Amino acid sequence: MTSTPHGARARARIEITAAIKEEARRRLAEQGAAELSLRAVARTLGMASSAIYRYFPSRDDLLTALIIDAYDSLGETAEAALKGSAGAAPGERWTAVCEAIRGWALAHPHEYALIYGSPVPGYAAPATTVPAASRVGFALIDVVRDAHRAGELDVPAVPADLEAEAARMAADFVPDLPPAVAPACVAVWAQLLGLIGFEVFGQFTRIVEERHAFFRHTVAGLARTVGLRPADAS
Amino acid sequence: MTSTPHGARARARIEITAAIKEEARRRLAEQGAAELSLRAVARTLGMASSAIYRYFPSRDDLLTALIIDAYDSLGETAEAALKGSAGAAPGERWTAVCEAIRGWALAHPHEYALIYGSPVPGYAAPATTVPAASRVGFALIDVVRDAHRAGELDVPAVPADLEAEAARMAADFVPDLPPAVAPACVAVWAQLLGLIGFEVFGQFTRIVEERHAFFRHTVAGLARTVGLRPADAS
DNA sequence: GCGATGCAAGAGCAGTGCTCTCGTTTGTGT
DNA sequence: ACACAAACGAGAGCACTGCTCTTGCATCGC
Repeated sequence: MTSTPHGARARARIEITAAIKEEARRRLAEQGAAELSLRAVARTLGMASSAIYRYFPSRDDLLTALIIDAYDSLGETAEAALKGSAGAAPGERWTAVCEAIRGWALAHPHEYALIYGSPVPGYAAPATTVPAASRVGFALIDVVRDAHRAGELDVPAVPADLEAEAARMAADFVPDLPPAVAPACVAVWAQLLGLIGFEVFGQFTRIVEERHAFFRHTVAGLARTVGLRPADAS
Repeated sequence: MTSTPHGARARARIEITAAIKEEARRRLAEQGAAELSLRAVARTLGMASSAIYRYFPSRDDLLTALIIDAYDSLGETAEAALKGSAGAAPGERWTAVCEAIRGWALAHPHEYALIYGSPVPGYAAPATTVPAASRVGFALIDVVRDAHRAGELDVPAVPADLEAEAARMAADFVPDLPPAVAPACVAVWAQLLGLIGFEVFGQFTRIVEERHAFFRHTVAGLARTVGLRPADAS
């Protein structure tokens, strides 16, 4: 019955594990994933570099842990914006959630690069990241669901060659919504994160200056794509 | 007057430079930027690792050269699709260019990651990459310009707080088009590359199956966002 | 022909991820 | 209470990296 790890040993283990992650996250935030060194983390923690491997079997495993944390942090931010805008019109909630996501990305560029940038190692993200990764998408979907319940959702059209795919998508993660909105949700999700990525990764340098206004306007267009009626008359 | 590099010396120099880039590009294509090692390139080229530094002062400089090449390769692909669809309806040209970009990205995932993924080193892309990087965007703009000349462009609306920005954008790179289309072009450009990035980087795993049909449908929606009338009745 | 320059090679530095071994500490079953 | 097993920390070491410096050689302009 060691499944319940009582004892000071186990307590120390989770404490040290947390300390390693914390220090790694600090270095990640200010240097980026490529410069994250296990030895450097061990050094500032006052332990031998080989000791780290008792807690994370490889550098990639540490990165995976940080990836999950980043997904969760972003997901929490999105969900907080969702809760904070409860009761407002769907169009306003949409921009609230989108702006929260953008704000997190701008505040945590390296974390954002870690989860939505190019996959660092030989990619193939472990399946353990899926639940944390889907929180953002579900926050966006919640706004759409809200609008649908209020009868304020203009269900988009779907071409014939996508009907089966739309049905499959809807059955997988929005069984309570019309199938036609599923592809639109996925598309808008990808476009939104791609848009934010461009801003975070500096592609807008010397191209977009009024980035906040530009983002609001673009996000209103995305809202229309999923069938929402955006708040501001853009 | 050594601006015209005559002599066998200079000829050997550009040949070796090209050989280094070629071998580096090969390794990049099959391993990714993170695994690209100067020593490995030198090894397979039969030269000492220190000799590489006569041609590229640092690893980042080699990467920058590869970045420019990737931008140019993608830009050429987009421009070829533009020329190949000359005469067709704007909506069809739009999907042709978009599909060409997507095809290139799927065929060269590591190159795509290099230019549109997270910036590898301490980012801040050198100004020398700008001309090559803008070719894709201009290919997309050309379709819009084509539609505008044919009187088939539905100029989108722009909110008041973006009017000045739209005018500045338009003056910078589309002085012959109505200012209101400039922000839409930039937004659609970012969203398109973001969408492709999600597919290339594996974010669509277990989410989108019929990726080609999904892409075509989404791209038709992007066309509408810039004021084009898409070809297929989606 | 002769200096000046460009170039290749080797050694070397500091750093990395990761493995292995060796005592030591801690927890557990008898 | 004792003994055994598991977990642990530290150190040495391997193979690798980007990059620098020095040394000798080939090439170029004059």
